[in-house]
Amino acid sequence: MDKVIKQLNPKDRILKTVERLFCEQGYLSTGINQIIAEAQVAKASFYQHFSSKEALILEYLENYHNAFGNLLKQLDKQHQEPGIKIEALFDALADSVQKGNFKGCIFLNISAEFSEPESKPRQLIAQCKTDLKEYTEKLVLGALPADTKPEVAQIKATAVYLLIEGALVDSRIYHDLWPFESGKAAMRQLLS
Amino acid sequence: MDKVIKQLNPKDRILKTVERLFCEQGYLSTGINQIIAEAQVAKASFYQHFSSKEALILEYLENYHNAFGNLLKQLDKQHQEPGIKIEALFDALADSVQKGNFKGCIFLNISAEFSEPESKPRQLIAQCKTDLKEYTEKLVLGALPADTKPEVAQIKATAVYLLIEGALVDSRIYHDLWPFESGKAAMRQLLS
DNA sequence: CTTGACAGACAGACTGGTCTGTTTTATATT
DNA sequence: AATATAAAACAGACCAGTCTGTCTGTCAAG
Repeated sequence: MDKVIKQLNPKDRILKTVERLFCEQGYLSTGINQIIAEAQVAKASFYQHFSSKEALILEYLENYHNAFGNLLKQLDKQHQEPGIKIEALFDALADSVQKGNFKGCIFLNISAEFSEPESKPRQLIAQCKTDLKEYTEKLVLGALPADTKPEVAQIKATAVYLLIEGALVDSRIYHDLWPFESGKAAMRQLLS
Repeated sequence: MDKVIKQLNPKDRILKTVERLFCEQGYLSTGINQIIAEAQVAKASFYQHFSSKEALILEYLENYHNAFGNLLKQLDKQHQEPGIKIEALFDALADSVQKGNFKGCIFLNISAEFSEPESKPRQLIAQCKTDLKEYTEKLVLGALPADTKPEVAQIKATAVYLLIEGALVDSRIYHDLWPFESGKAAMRQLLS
């Protein structure tokens, strides 16, 4: 097992480790000492790569933001019809929540740990959410019948985004996937 | 100011103080020392009333749960038509979010600070959410046209609840009330 | 004279972060 | 190919401060 993790360089070992720890325990409950212990990295090495714990989470969030952007792009390529793409988006999010043991949305969880709205982590998280919102709304607007009134279309588009947000939070609260199933059913209602 | 707060007994001073602090800073970031300092209570007095910090948040959550239940009951009394009641529910939640300086839903925030799903705080929070869900669904089912198919009605009822959850989270993320406005517009779409 | 609140020292563990000094690793030059 | 050198990672002691929780002893009111 040592060998497996030690194939990566120290910095990547740290990032790989916090990917798990921040998801499982959150940011505040995860200490530097635990991180370096599980990443099998010396403390001095940690501070050679990250100037502080906050710098670490910022880099972690940026990586996550990129990965999420790539996921959306990849998802977008795999299908053609907007309606199918939305279904795929719901499925992908539900899948990731399930694989993450129903911890919900890491962005939302971490955002809740920072009280200052203008802090960099929260600004970054807001950007991620805006990306998701714009992508979702673009898909919904494309999937609606052409004769839909613009005002109604916009309402429905934002509604689907809010359904996703609700599903993300509540899948954590209830430790279950029903919010995604219900959200998907509601999305279909709105699109029909 | 001292006199104002000292009109309450120590225990209530503590509860009143954490009501503010847990909302502003969250649970983990709020230490016992800060609590007793701002409540103007001796540490020994604190531990005479609460066996631990966790016991404190449990009592706090229980109080909050009751208050929330009362809010729903009061809201229910104020109007007759289910449709109006739902509007009032959105307005009340939006109002409380705005008054709380866009901290979002305290239940959701605190839930994010506990990683163990089976912990008592999270169980209590899940109960609060179930109350809200059942109340919302009851109203929606009552507000829908009588000829609505039961399956469709149930989908729409849960959808409105998810819209509320999404609005609660995103009002914090975006520090704005638009999620409630959008959620309400979507809710009207679903009910029409 | 009992009860509850007071102040505040104290314990022990943990926090993020710094620092010293050693060992490994990789590159560059002979 | 062997050696010199520089960079990076190592272990872990250490610092100042914070955390929850305990304890001792005083004081005031009913």
